[in-house]
Amino acid sequence: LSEDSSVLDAAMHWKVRHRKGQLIYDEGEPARAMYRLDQGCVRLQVIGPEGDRQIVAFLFPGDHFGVCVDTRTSSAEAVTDVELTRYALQSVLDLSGRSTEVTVRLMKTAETLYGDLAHHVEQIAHLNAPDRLLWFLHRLMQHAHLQKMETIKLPMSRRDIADYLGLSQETLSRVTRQLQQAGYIEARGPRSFILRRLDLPGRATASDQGVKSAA
Amino acid sequence: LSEDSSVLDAAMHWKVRHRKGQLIYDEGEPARAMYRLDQGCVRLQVIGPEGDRQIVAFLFPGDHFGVCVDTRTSSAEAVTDVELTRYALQSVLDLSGRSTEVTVRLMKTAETLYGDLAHHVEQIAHLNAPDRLLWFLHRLMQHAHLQKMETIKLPMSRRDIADYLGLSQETLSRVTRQLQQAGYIEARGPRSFILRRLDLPGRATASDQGVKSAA
DNA sequence: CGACAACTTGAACCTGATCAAAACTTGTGG
DNA sequence: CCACAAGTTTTGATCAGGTTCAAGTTGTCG
Repeated sequence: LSEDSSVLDAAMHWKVRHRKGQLIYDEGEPARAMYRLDQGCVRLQVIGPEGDRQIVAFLFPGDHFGVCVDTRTSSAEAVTDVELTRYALQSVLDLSGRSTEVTVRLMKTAETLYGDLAHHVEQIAHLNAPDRLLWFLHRLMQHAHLQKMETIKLPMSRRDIADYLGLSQETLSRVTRQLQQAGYIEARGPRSFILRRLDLPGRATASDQGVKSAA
Repeated sequence: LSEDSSVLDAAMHWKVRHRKGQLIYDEGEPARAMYRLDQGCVRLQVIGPEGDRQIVAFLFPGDHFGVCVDTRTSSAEAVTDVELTRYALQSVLDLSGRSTEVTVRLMKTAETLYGDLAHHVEQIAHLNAPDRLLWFLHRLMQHAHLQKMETIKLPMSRRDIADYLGLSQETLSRVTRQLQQAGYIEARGPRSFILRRLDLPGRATASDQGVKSAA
């Protein structure tokens, strides 16, 4: 599955691996390469002045990341053991000088990431805890690599999910239980879930009541 | 000041104007152009499923925006009357095929926007209301076009600021008063402020206490 | 000056954070 | 295979910060 034909493959590239938890690049570093994730899961994150971590994206096989010509604005870490294709930045730039297709591709990657983050902010700012978790699980489901199976295997820790959703670990834990009791999700082992009800609740719909009545 | 020489000026471009409050482009539209802001202030925003607005960026003269080759992932609206330079997308793409410099420039624009938003999420998720407002004012100060004057003239409404910081209007109003009483800011008319103390408080520093003691 | 929008203030409520402790995993070496 | 230690997740009780709703005030523009 990792052998997608990418327009970037004309650029200089090679495979690299990282262990679970390892830093791929750090915020503030000069960018020398960009990547495609072939296997595993990667998180993009920033660390606030007080040491608070905010995860801004989870990436899955097929996703490109680290598209950057200057200084890294976020750091990337391996959530699981990962396998990536690393493209030399200069080589990619040269290539984009010859083919508009490459330029377009790079920009689309950046756009997608930006659009996702924009909506991510919106969700964090306006959704309550249970809705955030549901929204997160639904987004995971939409990812191509998961569509076939109805059971979601989460590669990331609870801590990671909490830092992604802007919740404390404790609240995330409680909310998970509430959603189970309300029949939204069903546990299948410690990091696997089945989504039972696929309706994303509006702020004050029947579903909202369902969660509350379970509390 | 609006006549910066931009590498993009080799592309087809012309001036356009928009009235205060007008939509420049909407989320979901196909992108046909990108822009440089010459005069005024623009906001980028998304609207959530329940109608909640989240402002993801404020833009000022000299900033480029709308760099997009596909579908708009956020909408852009004029905060004040604005004057912009509109660049035809196709023309910019052609240009980037000839000069890597243009490509690099476009990517840098996108990167900056992404980095800002990443930190924006972090602030919203981890800072309390007074600190968010201070952070916002400090960021405004850093903007080149304001550096000379010590009085900050805010072009946007309270509502806009609240929607940017993920606060309710009411909380923003209260917090503004508290910061004034604590000597952080001083009002100079309804939309103008002077920043008195330039120390950005860590989560639990003296400054934090200062705010609290005023409450 | 009047009407409408923007902004402020007040009081009650409620969600999610915090701190502390218990339960559960995971990995390691005997 | 079990025991132990380190890490992760859960649970409980308490509390504070921010939202909400409603009414007041100020500002702006005809």
